Amino acid sequence: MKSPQVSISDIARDLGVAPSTVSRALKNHPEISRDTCLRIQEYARKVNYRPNALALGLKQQKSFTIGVIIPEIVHHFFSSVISGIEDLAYGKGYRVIICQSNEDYHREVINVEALSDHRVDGFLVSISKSTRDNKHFLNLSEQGIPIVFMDRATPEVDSDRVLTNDFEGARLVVSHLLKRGCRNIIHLAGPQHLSVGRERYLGYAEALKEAGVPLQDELVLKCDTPARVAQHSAKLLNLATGADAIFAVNDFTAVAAMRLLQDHGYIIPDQIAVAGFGDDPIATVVRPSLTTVEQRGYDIGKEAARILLNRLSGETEEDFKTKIFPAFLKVRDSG
Amino acid sequence: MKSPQVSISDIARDLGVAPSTVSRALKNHPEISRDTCLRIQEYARKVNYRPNALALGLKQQKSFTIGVIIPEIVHHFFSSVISGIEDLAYGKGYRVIICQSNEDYHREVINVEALSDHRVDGFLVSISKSTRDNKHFLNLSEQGIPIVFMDRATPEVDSDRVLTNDFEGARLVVSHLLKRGCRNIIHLAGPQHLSVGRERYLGYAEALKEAGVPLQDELVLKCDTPARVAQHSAKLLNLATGADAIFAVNDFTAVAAMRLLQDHGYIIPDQIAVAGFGDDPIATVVRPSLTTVEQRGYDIGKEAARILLNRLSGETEEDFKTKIFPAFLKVRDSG
DNA sequence: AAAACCAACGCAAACGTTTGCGGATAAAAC
DNA sequence: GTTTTATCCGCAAACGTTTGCGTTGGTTTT
Repeated sequence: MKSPQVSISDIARDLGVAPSTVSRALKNHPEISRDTCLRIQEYARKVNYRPNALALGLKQQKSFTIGVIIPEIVHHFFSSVISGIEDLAYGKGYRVIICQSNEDYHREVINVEALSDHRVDGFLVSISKSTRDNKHFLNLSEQGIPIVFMDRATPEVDSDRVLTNDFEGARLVVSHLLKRGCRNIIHLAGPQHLSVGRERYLGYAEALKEAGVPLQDELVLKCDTPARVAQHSAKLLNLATGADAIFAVNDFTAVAAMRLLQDHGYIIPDQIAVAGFGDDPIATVVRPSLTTVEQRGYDIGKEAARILLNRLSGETEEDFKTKIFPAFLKVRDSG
Repeated sequence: MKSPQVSISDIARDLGVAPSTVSRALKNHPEISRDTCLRIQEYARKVNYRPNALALGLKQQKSFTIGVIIPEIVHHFFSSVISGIEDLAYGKGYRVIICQSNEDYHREVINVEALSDHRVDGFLVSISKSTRDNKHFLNLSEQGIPIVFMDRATPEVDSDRVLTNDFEGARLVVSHLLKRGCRNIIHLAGPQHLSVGRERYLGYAEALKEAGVPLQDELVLKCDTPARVAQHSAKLLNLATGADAIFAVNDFTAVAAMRLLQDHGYIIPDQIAVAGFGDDPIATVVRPSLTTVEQRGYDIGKEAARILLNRLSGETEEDFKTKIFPAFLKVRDSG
């Protein structure tokens, strides 16, 4: 029953040639005769020879593997990102190792080390919320291992980035709410040390400014998960009495807020409008359906992988670039 | 800027000892003196030595990596499974390489080969819907590489399995619908060559039998995605006129059906009840909230990884086992 | 017929580890 | 003062590849 993997040496022994000949024959090296090539290739197929990627990686100092670190795979946005990465990478002969940080800094560091141990050729990273120190990423840069940040980036590390136009997306959706007549718009904000949270807040502020509506600091609440909505429910309900709209930094927080308000008798969007960010599938399924901003995870992943692979193949030698995907407003029933 | 990874030989050279001494010192081998051990370990830490997992894997014929093949990562169930796998595997020093088959047989085969090339120590698999031929899995078995199937299994391959009690779950939810007074229950069924689809259908049939309600073949529709719901919308709407409930093989299909009916004026659950399977987050967010069956992806993933790692460590030598997680009915507002 | 050449293949080192075995030094036993 | 024993360490092979260079034969030049 056990038939272990066959190696090049096995083939060489069976066919009475040298391992080097087998190696060359398998890649149609011109210095091997047509006959020998065919004979070896046929035999290799027969015994189902498969090259050992570990040995190959060791020899060539290149593992043809890229490491991905994301906060949480269960979020639709991130799983879309992964799909994009995989579709591109696998097409070019690269494998992908995925790690989750679970929004935990320490785990993120562990992940970097583990992937580094496996000699991944490059990194695709979405930084965890709790990460304040970026030394682990700087280390990689020093070693010449390329990183491309996706969606969540830090200015501390000089590298490529692929982002959504968070600022513009937030500005668009808040402008929309203002045009609808809303004047007291609550913002459920994300962490301000990450570009995502910061830019969306700034877009919110810009929209208000453009409309000549003063920014009220007390309407900005640091609250970016359903859990935090539950935690701050009293405060949020209190705020809501004087508000006519909510703009949340992501869709699940928006939906959680919507639920909370509905449970307390609010009619949405008549009494209070709600908007999110990301266009999660949840947005179309919730009632009323959620107004939000489209954020194309699949495309972001694919583009990030493309940039990384270009660097790895040495085609890109220029300075680091930041690719920003446009944000599109998705007006639905909630606001 | 470029400071390449340091190897054991580098340390040996710098410290004037042999590589073997360094190797042993790093793992506190008793034959190395306390002094040398400390000196080497300190230096290793200083230069940030990290073992090369490729070399290690090559030498020990063990990569400490497990391969995961799932249909689509964007489904909450599967991403939960992955989280469970990772949490267990990383804790025991194993890495995880994830591949998506996208429900495509050919891609599944490619994935098996790719992971096999990387000499993963074992496989965790949820079979793609379009897979009819299981030769690629049988090959692995022949080579003595352990597989644990999760959720979707095939009887053709002798291996460990971790499943939900699909039969019982379906029986429970259909019984519930019957108790509610429904008599003409449509079943949106999954593919019958996979245990999941088959068992859920059988549970549906069993519940009807127990209640003395005859099974009407024309009420069973092969339809297990929102896309298929859209595709079969006319037929479904036609069926619905004479039905009082729908039991769908999964939650997104249930929700899609619910939407379709609602768009055509149906009041749910008054005119027609709807139930799904899986307890996707979508179930709690949709209105009316969806009655469904809980299916613990995280636990399934964790258990599957546990079983696989036990086999890898040689602790398990017995026959293959099938672990079946109980199914719990989640009664909500839709039926 | 010696020199030069070419086609086809083998040798051996290298990638970074681990590990069995043997060797050196020094202390302990006789 | 020789032998034993223990302690500490180095040599070299091996894992599966790739690749520069060397080695065969045999064919073509002059």
